[in-house]
Amino acid sequence: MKRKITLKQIAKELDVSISTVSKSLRNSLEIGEETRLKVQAFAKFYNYKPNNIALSLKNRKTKSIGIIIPEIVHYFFSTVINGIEQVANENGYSVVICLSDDSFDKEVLNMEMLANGSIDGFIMSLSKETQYKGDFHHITEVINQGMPVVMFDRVTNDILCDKVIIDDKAAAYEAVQSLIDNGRKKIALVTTVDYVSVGKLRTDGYEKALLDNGLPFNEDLIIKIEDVDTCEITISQLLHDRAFDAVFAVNELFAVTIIKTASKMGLKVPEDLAVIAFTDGIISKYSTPSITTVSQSGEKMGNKAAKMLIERLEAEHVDDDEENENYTTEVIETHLIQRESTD
Amino acid sequence: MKRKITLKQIAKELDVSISTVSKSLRNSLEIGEETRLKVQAFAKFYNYKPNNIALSLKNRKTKSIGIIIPEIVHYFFSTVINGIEQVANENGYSVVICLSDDSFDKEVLNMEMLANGSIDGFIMSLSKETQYKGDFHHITEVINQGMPVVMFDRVTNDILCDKVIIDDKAAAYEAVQSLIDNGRKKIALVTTVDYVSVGKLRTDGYEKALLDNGLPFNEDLIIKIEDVDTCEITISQLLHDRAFDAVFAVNELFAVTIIKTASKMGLKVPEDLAVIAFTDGIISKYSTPSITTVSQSGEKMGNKAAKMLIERLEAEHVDDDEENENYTTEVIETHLIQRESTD
DNA sequence: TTTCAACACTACCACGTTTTCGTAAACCAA
DNA sequence: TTGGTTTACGAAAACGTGGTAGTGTTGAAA
Repeated sequence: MKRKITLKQIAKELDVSISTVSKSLRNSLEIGEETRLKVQAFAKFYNYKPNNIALSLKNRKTKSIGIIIPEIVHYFFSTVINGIEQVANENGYSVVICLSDDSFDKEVLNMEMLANGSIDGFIMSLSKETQYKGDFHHITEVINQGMPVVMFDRVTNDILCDKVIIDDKAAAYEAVQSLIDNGRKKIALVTTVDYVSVGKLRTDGYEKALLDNGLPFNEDLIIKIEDVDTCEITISQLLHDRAFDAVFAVNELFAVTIIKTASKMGLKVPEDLAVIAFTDGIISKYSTPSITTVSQSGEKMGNKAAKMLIERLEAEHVDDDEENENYTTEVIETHLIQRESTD
Repeated sequence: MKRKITLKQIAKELDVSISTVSKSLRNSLEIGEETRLKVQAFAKFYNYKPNNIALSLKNRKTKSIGIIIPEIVHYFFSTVINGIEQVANENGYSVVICLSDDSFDKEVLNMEMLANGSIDGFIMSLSKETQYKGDFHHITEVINQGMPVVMFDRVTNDILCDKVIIDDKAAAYEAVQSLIDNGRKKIALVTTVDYVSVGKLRTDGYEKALLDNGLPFNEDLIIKIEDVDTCEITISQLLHDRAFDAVFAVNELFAVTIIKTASKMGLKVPEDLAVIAFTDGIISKYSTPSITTVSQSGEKMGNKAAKMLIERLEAEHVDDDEENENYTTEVIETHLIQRESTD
């Protein structure tokens, strides 16, 4: 078990100074060829690699970016990570991931932990609790310290920073419109509780689509679900009354539960009940029937978010004083993926 | 935009030495109460937090662990990460994630990148390509440098280190046995190509269960699939011939594809065809019919792996010279989750 | 012989922290 | 006053790196 070799050890071994070694390895012309080659050979033999920590300390750059997301066991979020990681890796960055578990405290803790030098910038999606509380001091603080933050998907207007989102409202509108186009009249919306920003926006799109088509906007058809487990009961009741002939669910878990419930009750999808879900994921694809979804390319979001962050990081390098904080909000386009749950 | 404050700045501001500040903040009795409180108040006001990078350099500990997995958009792996993250966080560690994309080169690159001081230890699952090549020099190298490695799920006997696995053979045996118990005679095995270690083991368990029950082991019933896309064609052909009445699939993607194919052909699951899948995931749960699976608790694996790594990290602290490398291999228990795809 | 440039390398500083050692001042006992 | 102890703090090294500035030697031109 040999510890990693350092410049100092090489220097000692070859009886030259540390700086000579350093310069030799960087091929500086200051160093004579003989010495240079000797050092390089030695370094290669002992597999010298500069210590990242020391470099980070010196350069005040860690070349790693922090990701904070509510949970990782979630198709959408893992695709986003995938997207971030791709771009990060291409640019020589590593990725540090922390999970907030949808808890405000954990989000704050994780941010503080990473903000103390561990990373160069953040990419994050807000936890439910944070959105509920509306307390973003931990984020502003980080930003004030000059650490760039890019938010995605679950964002807030209360924070000025780069953002990557999809046009939730427009996408919801499109989905509901397609249901209407297929002759559906009573379209239910199955959504989460309001404080999750995206839930609100999708509801808005749903409402607008109905009104634009002269259909009544009926509060009773908006089913707010906090917990997936309660979904089945609520749904079966409404299905029993045949209260609707189509469902727009804000996520695929709701959608698949609805389909399963409907099937149990002898209803046919899509004949008796058409279903569209937000967030294209693995469940929709493999459900029976497979579910028509609004694609929400997590990978693209991740790509974009990483690009924005890295651009800002490298730009900062150049002009440090000039505070040109022209934050942008990037909108990733969505489209409907037609599958078996709609006709 | 104020940069984070440092000890030096505090020292300068209060006109004391850096050491005085450091000691005051650590509540050293060496420092007089007046000075101590003054420093503490000042530090609190400016929200001083020690710089992690500097601490890492000093302590030769980064308090972060590196995870290298083939892909993240994969239910099993994300549950493992979840498990790792839980334990890591509890013990004050962060988690750095790199994806090998099932590529040998990326795996090597990522390891080298992280090994240069960025992390204290690795938790990893081998990429397919690495298993195929059988080249593990990058891992031995890291281990030789004194950096602990814990492997999980896709492991190799060629490396001496701590491991967390499930008893793939026994689990496969149990699954196949349960099919036999239900009166199935012609049980097909749908598996991946051999070089993925777990695929081999599961095949062994399958074979043993058949032989132990006096059933013929028929090579024709072992269907090796490299790509999910080709799965459907292969399967439909065999289903057409009614070559088997039960399927044991080594992952849930295969299983759900088989079920879908069978349904299309008018076969009923489980009446005409019973299906069991390895790797309990989200698809199995929400498939129609839902799929009986061998649970493979990724979370538990992650927990265990993290525990083992951290234990070793903290232990190393104590006895540095004494090389007590009593590596252990932890076996996580599995059990069958009965669902609708079997009777 | 002096001067000056080129060469080959070394010294030193900074990054932020902790820790060991040192020491000045104050106090006390003899 | 002397010697010794305590109190309260400071200086400096160390972790590993990289850049700037500096130093000493050599050889050649003036």
